[in-house]
Amino acid sequence: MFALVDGNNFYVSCERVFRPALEGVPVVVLSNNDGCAIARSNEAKALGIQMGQPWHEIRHREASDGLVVVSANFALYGDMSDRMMSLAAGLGPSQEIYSIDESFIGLDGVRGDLKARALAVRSRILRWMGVPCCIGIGSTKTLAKFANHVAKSAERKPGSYPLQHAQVCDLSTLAWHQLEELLEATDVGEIWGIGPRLGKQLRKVGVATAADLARLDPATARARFSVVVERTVRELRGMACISLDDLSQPRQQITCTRSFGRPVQAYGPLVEAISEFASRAAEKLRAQSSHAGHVLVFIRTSPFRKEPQYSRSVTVALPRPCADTLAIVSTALSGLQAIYQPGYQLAKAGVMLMDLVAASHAQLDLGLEAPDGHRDKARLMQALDAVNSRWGRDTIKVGSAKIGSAPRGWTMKQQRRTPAYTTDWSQMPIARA
DNA sequence: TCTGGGGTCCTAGGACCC
DNA sequence: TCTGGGGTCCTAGGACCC
Repeated sequence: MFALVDGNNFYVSCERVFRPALEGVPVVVLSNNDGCAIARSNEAKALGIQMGQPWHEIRHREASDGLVVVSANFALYGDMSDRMMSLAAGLGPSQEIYSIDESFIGLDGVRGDLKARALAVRSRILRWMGVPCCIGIGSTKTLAKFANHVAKSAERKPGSYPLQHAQVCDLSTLAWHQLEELLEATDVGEIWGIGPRLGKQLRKVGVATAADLARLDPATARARFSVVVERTVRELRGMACISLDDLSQPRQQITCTRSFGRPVQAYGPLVEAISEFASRAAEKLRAQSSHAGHVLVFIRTSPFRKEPQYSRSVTVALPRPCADTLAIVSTALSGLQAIYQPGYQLAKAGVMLMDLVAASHAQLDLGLEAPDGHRDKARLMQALDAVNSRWGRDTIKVGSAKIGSAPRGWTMKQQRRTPAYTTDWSQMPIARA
């Protein structure tokens, strides 16, 4: 048995904890560069504002509908997330943190009334943090996700599902025909794993609702679609195919990418951007004690603009697996040199670290003690991380001799509200309710 | 004028081997 | 004149997730 605990409109809810005046008001949180909406309050959803909708399309709503817009503050959301996860963990013996605002809880061995227990955890998260959440319970992860969808929809859109399922929905106590009614009322595209493409293909062959999908023959699902769809069908029928990932495994790939506030053509600013992305990625790499084998660099124009398009990527092997910022930056820059073509309005670039292995493992691969030079580098990187963590990002960063006085053309455009955030829990209204 | 930043897994097809 | 079949590994690209 699984539960899924999911913060409602998480980023907006985090903002509201510190700015109670945003309560009851349509609010959206904007991405980096204030490019598009990445979180919406219920009031903003009611205005018809879509996830990912560009800011320029909705800005007139500030005047016409009292829409309030805030720039994203990911440091804040990360801290709030840690706190929510530790409270959610009280629901059962195991936990998989699935995203910044969601975690699956394994409920095996938990006795008593699951729904009552979930309601208690929900109200604790609300009282101790001020963040509302919904909890779905089901015999598989896909059903727990579905239950969560029902819990959220029943609360936000009266009439979509029976009101008794609002906030906490426990499917484990329902008879099959009751579950089937809920699936019947659900578009196939709402099911976890069925995105826009698959949804379209499924509807084309008459699979329109989640109930239709559950009734599909698994072998047919595999033959006509894929093993992913087959697994989803089985999960909807209550056969668990996806297990809880509770040993938070290190990432297999680390990415740092950003859209530019303004298009970039010149090489210099790209060198500066790629150096920064590579440094940031190397930092994340060391934080999880891994070494990388390959570095991928990409640059691209904006697919939204009617201009000559250019999109290239290249993967370059590091001389040997490492977590050394200097080696990773210079490898990334050699990749950039290989793919750069002048004359394009580049909108986005990024660096990915691939072929990650545990740092200890990487040393074993050498078959000998790391030479002194490598140990010195490791100590240098440790010092770099320590200083930057103590005094703030970019206190020490890698310079590139090639840049000189590069124009700062790629700099992000000024955000509406520069988040000035420190982790000060004493400011949290802890016992609000 | 203005369209995020991360991740995962699966599949198809080519290269290569015997 | 006739030109196999099966396995593995790798990579690129697609689809999905939040």
